[in-house]
Amino acid sequence: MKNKKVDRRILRTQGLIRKALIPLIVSKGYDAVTIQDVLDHANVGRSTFYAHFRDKDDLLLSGFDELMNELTAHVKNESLESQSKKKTVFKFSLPLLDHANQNRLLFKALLGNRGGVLVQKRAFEMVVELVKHELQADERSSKLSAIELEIKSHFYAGAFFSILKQWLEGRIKALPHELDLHFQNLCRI
Amino acid sequence: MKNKKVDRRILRTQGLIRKALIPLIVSKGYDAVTIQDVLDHANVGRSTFYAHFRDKDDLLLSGFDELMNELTAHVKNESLESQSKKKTVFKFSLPLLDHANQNRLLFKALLGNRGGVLVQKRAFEMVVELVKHELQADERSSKLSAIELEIKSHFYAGAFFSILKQWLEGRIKALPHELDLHFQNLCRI
DNA sequence: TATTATATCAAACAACATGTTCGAAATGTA
DNA sequence: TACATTTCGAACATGTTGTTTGATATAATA
Repeated sequence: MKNKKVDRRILRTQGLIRKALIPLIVSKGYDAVTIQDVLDHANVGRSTFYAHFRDKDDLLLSGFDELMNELTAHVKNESLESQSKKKTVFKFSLPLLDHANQNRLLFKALLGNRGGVLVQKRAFEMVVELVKHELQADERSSKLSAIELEIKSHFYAGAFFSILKQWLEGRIKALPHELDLHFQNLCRI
Repeated sequence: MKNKKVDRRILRTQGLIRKALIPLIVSKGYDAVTIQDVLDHANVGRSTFYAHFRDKDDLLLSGFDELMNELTAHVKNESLESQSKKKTVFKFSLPLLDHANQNRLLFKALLGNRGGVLVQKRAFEMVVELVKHELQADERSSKLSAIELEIKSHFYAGAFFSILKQWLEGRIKALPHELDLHFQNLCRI
């Protein structure tokens, strides 16, 4: 499937640009970050940037998709393991919190107050899908109507996302498994 | 307290500018709205704008504060009335949904996908306060630790806000009281 | 290694947005 | 009416965006 070897320069350049973005988001907030900033910190020419990315949002999302793949892989693996242990309500929670904890800086940059709307939206949609998926797998919820499923999944996804953000901002001090426990306890379906 | 009569021109101008903003947010999204757009649609000179507002965010928030005062007044009134009727978990929900329903376009513009991060944050903080307030008034939750209160309030606020947004986007078709019922049912504390 | 392909670069560019300043004109207030 | 204040519009410096150019550097390949 992936036959074509990519020119090493392309990988190098894209890497430089992507890596330059994160610290800038952390320090200035996504909206305030200018393409010029990225250029300066990545030491890359203006025209080179536009050879690879359409604009700032494109850059952000391109890196984000990568991250998402890692994350979902991690979450699904861990979820399988924890399947047998306890009968928690939502299995995605702990692995996701773990992963967020390990990449705290990145997650805080993307999901925190300084992150952009775009990423927030995409990330939240992912959580909604995770919740929805587990609800459908659950026998108790299997007889939900479409609208009830919609409401329920957004309810729990919103709740989780909200807690996650507060936690990343440092306003909730807890270890991943502690926060997970709190979340699961509040989710008595 | 409010002795000084405000120059009619000021009220007129600020009104024109504020009113011009909302439809622009609806059509382009807040981030894409330019001050020049506002100037054109409000038929107001550039220097006049800066005589009243520091920048775009300032304009947005100035209108928002107004809205919030109305809203909280409405919510608190209605909450008192519904106090006796049923023992719902959260009393703020129905009045807030009602108010949002009556000003649907405005709410959708501010809280929806096209709204800005700033307003979202402020609005969400308001919901958090409402939830926290009711939790503290509830005898069952009175013995919560600070951190538990923090988690719990963000849990339910996030859940509510999430549903509210989906509802405003039209992806959940329901009347205010129906959505409220769904929310209350999911909130079995 | 030599050749070929293509990625990068710097520089310049037009288009646009921002925020400030100015005096003249319009409009409210008393 | 006379005065005070607001508005206007035009110009301005500054900064960002996205495109184009031909020269240069570097990777892939034979």
